[in-house]
Amino acid sequence: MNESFKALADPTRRKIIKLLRESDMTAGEIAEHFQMSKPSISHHLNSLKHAGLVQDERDGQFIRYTLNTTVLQEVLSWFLDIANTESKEDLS
Amino acid sequence: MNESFKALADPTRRKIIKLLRESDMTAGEIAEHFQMSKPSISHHLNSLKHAGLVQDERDGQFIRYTLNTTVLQEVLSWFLDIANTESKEDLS
DNA sequence: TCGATATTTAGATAATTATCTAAATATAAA
DNA sequence: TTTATATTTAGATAATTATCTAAATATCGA
Repeated sequence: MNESFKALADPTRRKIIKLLRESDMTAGEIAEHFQMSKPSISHHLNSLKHAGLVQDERDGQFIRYTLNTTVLQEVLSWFLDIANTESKEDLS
Repeated sequence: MNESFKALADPTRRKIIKLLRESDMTAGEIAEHFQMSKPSISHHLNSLKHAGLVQDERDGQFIRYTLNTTVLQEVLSWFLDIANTESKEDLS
């Protein structure tokens, strides 16, 4: 889970997550949304993959990336762990 | 919000958040939970403060830290923004 | 097989980050 | 005022990170 937090610390990678939330995409399609070299995008995708937040799959000439929602929800549960007890105190 | 994500990328700082979730604490009390120099803890607290995640208040000889839950919930809402549409898809 | 396209890997570089020790600053008590 | 305690600031250092260019690799079509 530390890897996930680290991966999400970067704004480019957060934007990639949001893009993949909309739909699966190839590396090139993702790269089109950024003013950045392709290798840099590749580096970011590798970081997200290493954190388990995305998965890649060779699709002919392309590599398709998909969001791995279970890992994202793991991180969400960290916040809910804190926020849930928080909302209880709000009630009282 | 980028500052918050960056601050939460570090495990020490996440643990500090959890500690402050339990109760307000002085810098020294926080430091007791870690095998780390006091200045290092101070550096982490400064990072959290800069991100708006915690607040400090001089309490005589001590400095008391409290969790700033509104900023934490801002970050939570980023996840909910993604997770909510996600849970909808789970239903269908 | 060669050429085209997609993408990653490798290497360099500058910036950022996490930890330490020493010193400085703030508050309180003697 | 001096001493004690709490905490931060300053500076150094090593590790990590984000971006680039060049080169390498993988797939496809002619």
